[in-house]
Amino acid sequence: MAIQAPKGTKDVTPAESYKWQYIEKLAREICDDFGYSETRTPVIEHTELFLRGVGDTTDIVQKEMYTFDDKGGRSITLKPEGTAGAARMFLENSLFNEPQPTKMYYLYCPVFRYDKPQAGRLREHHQFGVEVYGAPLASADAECIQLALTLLNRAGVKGLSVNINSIGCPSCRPKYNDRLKEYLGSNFDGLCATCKSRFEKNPLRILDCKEEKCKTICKGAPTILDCLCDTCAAHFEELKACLAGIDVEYQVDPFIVRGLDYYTKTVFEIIAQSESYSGTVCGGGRYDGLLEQLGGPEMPGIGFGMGMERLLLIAELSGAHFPLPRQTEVYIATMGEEARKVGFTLVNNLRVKGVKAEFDHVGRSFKAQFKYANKLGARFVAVLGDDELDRGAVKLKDMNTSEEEYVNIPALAKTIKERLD
RNA sequence: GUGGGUGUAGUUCAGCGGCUAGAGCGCCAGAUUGUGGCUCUGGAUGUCGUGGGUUCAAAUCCCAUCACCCACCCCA
Repeated sequence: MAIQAPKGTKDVTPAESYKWQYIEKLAREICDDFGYSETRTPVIEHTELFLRGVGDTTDIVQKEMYTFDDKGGRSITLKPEGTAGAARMFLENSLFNEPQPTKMYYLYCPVFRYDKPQAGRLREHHQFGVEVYGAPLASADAECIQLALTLLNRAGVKGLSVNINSIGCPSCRPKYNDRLKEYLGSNFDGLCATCKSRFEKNPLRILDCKEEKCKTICKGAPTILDCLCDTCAAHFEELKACLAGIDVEYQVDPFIVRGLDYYTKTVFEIIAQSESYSGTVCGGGRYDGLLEQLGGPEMPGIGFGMGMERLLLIAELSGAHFPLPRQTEVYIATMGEEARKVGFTLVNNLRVKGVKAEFDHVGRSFKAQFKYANKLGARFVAVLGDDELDRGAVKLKDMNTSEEEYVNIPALAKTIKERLD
């Protein structure tokens, strides 16, 4: 093959797009029920947005962004996540002047990260996510988690678990950072190179390191939950109460820190586990300081991102069934030139009346048209030959029962609809 | 960024120094010149990933390269 799709990208073929459309329809319906409206933002943003929003100590920004200079010399980045762009959109359109909260979602949002691809991890993937601004209460956090769970459940994903944590706010995290640095400092030489560089700027991320030696050191580290200020501790308790109130089972995992620096207070991950798969499908949290950090007003935010390719993969591995697309209702099989002309007019008339009708564009033999109709799963075949032309009718064959009957051409659409019910 | 595996027909794969490179599935056609599914028969499709090397002889061995898959890291 001459040209292949770039590494880490994936085509959706016409035969499988119905699965995507099904998930997208579910997501839209659920968001509508929950009162979220769709937003669409550009695939490219100024690199500056992610440096300030996502955080320049994160792996995403340090080594995974698709960044380039455009012809005007501006540094442009393909978005590596959905929140920063949504926040920029919120500020640029002065949505903070509207009554709050602002509840929005994005769907099939392309996200780019330069990383080694493998199952469920692509360089270009698509996210479904929600963003809520102007809602300080923990019930909003619980609502987001519930929205994500509702979609995952309705998509048929099995083996879900919700893990939550709080990573504090600017008033309590510095204290925790000091305690953490005090603890880690005494083991500094044992840390990996990356963690040594994280030590000054963002020691919290060291807890997230998967290097064995760092993990061992982190085991005895003080946890942030012991250091939360009264506000953050109360928020976390409120979240737990809200989740309990809607029967959402959860686990507290004090080691979740997330890969993005903008998070404050609540962070959460939804993990899917099956025999053949185990991984995060959904991750999110609260980012009360983000808008301010981007030059906007002081206004809280919360949201999550969900990888759609992963969702689809895990749903299928869970044995989920997606409703099949509508099959061809009638195939017009013709014999001879005159019948072809009449047949093409007929197929268009049927479509106008809302019948899913199909017609031969290949020049197959009459017999082959039948075979093809069968392959399409057509419920009926309307036969049009010299006999039928003389009678002004088609011979309509029910492909399930093999029964045939003559139907006058003007009555065909109506007859097919009746038979289908 | 680190480590492992695999590249042969549309697809899943067999062949692992030696005859004209094969099979299942799929595709096309015929058996049935006005009728599908099942069956039978026939057919088409390959720069054996790419480039180089070893050899009388390479899909097969060696080197390089590219792509894909997997694990780690990270993440959705």
